[in-house]
Amino acid sequence: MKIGELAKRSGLSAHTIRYYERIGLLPYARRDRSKQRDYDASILTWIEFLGRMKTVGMPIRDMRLYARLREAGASTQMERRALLDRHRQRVRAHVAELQACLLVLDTKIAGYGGTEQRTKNHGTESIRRRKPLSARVARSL
Amino acid sequence: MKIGELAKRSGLSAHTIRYYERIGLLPYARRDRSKQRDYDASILTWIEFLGRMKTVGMPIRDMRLYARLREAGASTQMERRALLDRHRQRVRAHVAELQACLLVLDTKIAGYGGTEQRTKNHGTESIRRRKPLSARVARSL
DNA sequence: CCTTGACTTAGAGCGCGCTCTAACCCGTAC
DNA sequence: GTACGGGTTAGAGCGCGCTCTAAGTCAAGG
Repeated sequence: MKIGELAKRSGLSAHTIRYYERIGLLPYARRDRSKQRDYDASILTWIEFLGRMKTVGMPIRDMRLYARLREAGASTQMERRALLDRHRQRVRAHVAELQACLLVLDTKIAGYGGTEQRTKNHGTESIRRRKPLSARVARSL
Repeated sequence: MKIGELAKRSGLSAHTIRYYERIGLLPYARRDRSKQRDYDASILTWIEFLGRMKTVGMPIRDMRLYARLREAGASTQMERRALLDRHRQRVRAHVAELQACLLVLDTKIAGYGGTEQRTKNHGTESIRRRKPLSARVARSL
């Protein structure tokens, strides 16, 4: 698979794929006779993993570290685990923070009253109907 | 209150406070006889709000819009509400995404097995103990 | 009077994560 | 053979959100 094909399949741009290789997020790909990168489908799994780590806000430098450890072999398993574990803690904390802010936001929005376009309570919400309160709450911004 | 004092109380640096004023996140503060900014304690409420919006990932340009609407008066209430509401949807979606990734991450970490430093399951977790699986899972990264 | 320290401004610089440009090289189809 | 649609490289540029620098003003304390 050449870079264009991989770009299509992975959702990354060819530019980004080359960039990731340069900075060590993707392994150096073998080149064909005309120096073009030739990828194995297995790279997609790795890119998917990178995408997830990106979603959860892991900085590139940590992903690079993980990638290096991975290439260093099985002896680095515990270190890799620890790396993921630390990040997991950060993400959990972040989610908790977001949820706390959402509660405040819900209250504030409720304070604006009116325009009751019922947004269905999907997920983590704890908004219970209340009187508009527009004078008091909306005024306190 | 002068800028240094506000910096201490708000947690922002004086640099950042001036920057926020420049870009329109904070209202233009009145200056005393020697041109120094003099703040009213009420600004802290607004800074707190900005901080929460920042936490939930609202881009500065949206906060600026909100600030402008706010200064434009009560006639913009519905628009402000809508702005917050739209952002709330985005945050909810983001939280859901994070939680989905956390599940995968939990599985992956469990796959590494060993080093059972019991991280207490606070919150959104669904990790149940399992056999190491190190050969299969750890190999699949 | 002079130092100290907090303030003022305009504007440069930074870290992150891409994103794009320029100039070039290949292989295939017509 | 030549046009085309890929690919290659090194490196510049960008949007975000600060963060800091330089050079200067001011007011209070010793």
